[in-house]
Amino acid sequence: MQTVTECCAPLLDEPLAAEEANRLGEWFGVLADPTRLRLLSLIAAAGEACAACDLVEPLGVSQPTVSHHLKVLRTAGLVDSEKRGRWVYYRPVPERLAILSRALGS
Amino acid sequence: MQTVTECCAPLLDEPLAAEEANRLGEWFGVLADPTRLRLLSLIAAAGEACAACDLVEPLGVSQPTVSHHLKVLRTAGLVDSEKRGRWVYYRPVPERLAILSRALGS
DNA sequence: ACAATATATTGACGCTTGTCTATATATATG
DNA sequence: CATATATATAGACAAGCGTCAATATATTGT
Repeated sequence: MQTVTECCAPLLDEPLAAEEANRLGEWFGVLADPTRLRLLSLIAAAGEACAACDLVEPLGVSQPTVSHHLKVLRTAGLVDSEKRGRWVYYRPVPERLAILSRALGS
Repeated sequence: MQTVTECCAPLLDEPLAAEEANRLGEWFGVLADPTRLRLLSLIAAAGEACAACDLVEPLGVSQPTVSHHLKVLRTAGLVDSEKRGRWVYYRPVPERLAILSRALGS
């Protein structure tokens, strides 16, 4: 999972090189889990969200599971986090999703 | 994996319902494998491709593996297939990718 | 009918992943 | 300082997935 801002010509235009396919596959893998999609969606809709306060209860999974998924999202660069006191606040990084959106063609 | 043409308001606009998240997650799961991405990309770039003729050799995986992935792509509605004689030809269904692209926001 | 070829299916194997409980770490408050 | 609370980590477990070799099915050509 690298830190790049651009990746991969649109899927449908030209054959993906093996390495690009690996990178894209990793990113889509991050989006391939319903719990992670709901986390990302909750964070984005709220603009900013605190892990325990806002995210554990509505998802119906345990706190460590939420923590795990937030780490995956953060590592993928899809969310940003900032610690304020006892809490960690998460914010979306929509540019990252835009890269994937573009790779899908439109 | 249902046959719908529309799905899911943009991820970032409002919290995803559990069921929508499941559906989106399945779709992104189909795109989460490098071999599948390359298959889709090869098919789309060529406009049409025959499984053994065009797809087995450039990917460097076995014929059953290609067959398996093509089935996954077809079940997801991302490619169409047509049997002509001994061969099966595959074509992209870009509208499906467009749905996912829109779900990612842009 | 037979041989050759394209594709699909089966069953097995190892690896990854999502989840949990238990525990550790950090920060605020009494 | 002690307690409560927010978050992260470790370890375990089951389920799913990608791959392959072997085999089955289908279609063409001789």
